[in-house]
Amino acid sequence: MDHQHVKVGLSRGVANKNEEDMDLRRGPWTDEEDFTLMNYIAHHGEGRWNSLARCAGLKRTGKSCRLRWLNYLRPDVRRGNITLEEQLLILELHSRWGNRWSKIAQHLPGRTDNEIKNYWRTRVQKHAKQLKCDVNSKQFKDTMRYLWMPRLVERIQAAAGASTSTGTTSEVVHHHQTIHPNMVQIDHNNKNTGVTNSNTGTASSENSFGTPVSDLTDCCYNYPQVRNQQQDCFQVNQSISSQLGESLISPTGYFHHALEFQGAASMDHQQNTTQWVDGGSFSDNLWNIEDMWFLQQQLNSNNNVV
DNA sequence: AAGAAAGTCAACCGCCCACGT
DNA sequence: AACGTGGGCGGTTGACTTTCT
Repeated sequence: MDHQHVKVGLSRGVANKNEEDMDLRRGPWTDEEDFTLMNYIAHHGEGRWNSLARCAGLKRTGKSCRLRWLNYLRPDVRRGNITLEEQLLILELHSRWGNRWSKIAQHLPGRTDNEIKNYWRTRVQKHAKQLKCDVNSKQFKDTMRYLWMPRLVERIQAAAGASTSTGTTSEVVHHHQTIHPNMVQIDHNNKNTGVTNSNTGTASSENSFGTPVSDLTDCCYNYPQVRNQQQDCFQVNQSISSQLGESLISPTGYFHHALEFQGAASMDHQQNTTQWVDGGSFSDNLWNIEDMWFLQQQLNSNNNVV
């Protein structure tokens, strides 16, 4: 299909005739179009997208211009991989609001709803699929809440601890100022400090210090220790709550389950650590058969209890 | 090395709502 | 109240890239 020039029938047939008949461009934006759009907005501001598109001489729909601006050209758009803190926030907020991407995006400065949506669909849903459960199922939500999120908190704390020792300023401090100063610094052959999984090359993200770290699922096995976690997790959780101005997950329920999950997970983890560390093959697709079995058991038993 | 499969993400679609006339 | 229009939103698509076999 020719993406470059297509007669675009605007939705519901309510667009004016001239626009409907106009030869509108579709597909990827060119540098020239980007420049034109940015230049126009710099002089006239954003909004009134249909007329903006016309006046700027862009053969694009107003919607297309708006999308391009909001998702890509806007100066405060934050590019790069989703940080651990952002992952945690996304999980947290999604558990509250579901697929309200724009609402979630409002709490992640510089991130667009599209980006968050893509992250969710490509990363999170993938793991639901691997666990053979629906991403909206209670089982999967519990796995996120009681397993992944506590692990993420641990990793954030560990990373912050590492940065403290090196004197690096951390976004964790900005976002989670209540994190305990004596953060857990776990040495699993440096895995906790965000050492990249060199041979996967995929799904790696950066933490707040620009150090590459792996995807959220790493946190399932990276840090079996749970010492100090109950306190620390609650504090991070509280911090997010204060950002939102409302209460989040009950700390009691959260951490009770979290500890149960992780206590068992840590035993399983011991067997996997060597592989993880040696091969680095454990970054994103870290669900081997035993892991899958284990998680299924956890999910089932958890489901029975509830 | 090459083709297949999987992952990523920019862009589009269609629905909906708010607002003005 | 009905209609037109602009714009926001979530879902989906498909081109491109990366990884696997």
